[in-house]
Amino acid sequence: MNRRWCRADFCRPADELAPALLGHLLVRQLDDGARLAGRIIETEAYLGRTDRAAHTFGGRKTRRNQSMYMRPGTAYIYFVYGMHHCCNIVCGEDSADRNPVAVLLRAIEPMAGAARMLKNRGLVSGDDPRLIGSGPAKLCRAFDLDRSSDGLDLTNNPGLWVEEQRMPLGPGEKVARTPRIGVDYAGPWARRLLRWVIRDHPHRSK
DNA sequence: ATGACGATTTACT
DNA sequence: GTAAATCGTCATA
Repeated sequence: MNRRWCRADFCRPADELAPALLGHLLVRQLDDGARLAGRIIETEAYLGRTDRAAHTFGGRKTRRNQSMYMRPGTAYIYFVYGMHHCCNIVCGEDSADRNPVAVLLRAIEPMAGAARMLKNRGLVSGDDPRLIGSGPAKLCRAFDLDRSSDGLDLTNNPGLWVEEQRMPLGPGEKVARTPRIGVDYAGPWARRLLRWVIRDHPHRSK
């Protein structure tokens, strides 16, 4: 088994962690024994107080986003559009008055437990596996992540963590950088290049 | 107490 | 390409 990411791995700026996560493994151990794993294909950085697209813009601290103010390595999982969840990893400085920043996980490629992920997604064997994790809400459903997992410490819990990969990017795999998705309301911040994706990967979001 | 809206997905024309 | 689904959250009052 490969190394589990620790606190220090998450203690860096969001626009540094987001590309660094690509190719590494998000692992989920369910209560019933099922083990799920997905290779991280696509991420976005949310830069905190100054970032108009971030839930913590202007230093807002609400019931929903309180996990953003917890230690680097905390999962920030929120409910949106009345039916979907999205999963972030809190990062940045490990201090009391830290800027509340995080990385949104936008796509994974199933690497273990694909059959179970299909089931979690309401799909059936034979459906295109690219439907499993090619979007932030899709991957949450595949991994059975909802608000009950909000605030989890990824460095110290039995159900969810990031696993180091020796060669996160294969030969020939390139990283592309683009504006973030679905934040058109954020003015100039919507145009910042804060989304990273393994170029042309079949499991990227659409 | 109220109303507008969303870091999306899916189905449909 | 467009639109519906669907409800917790947040700002305002």
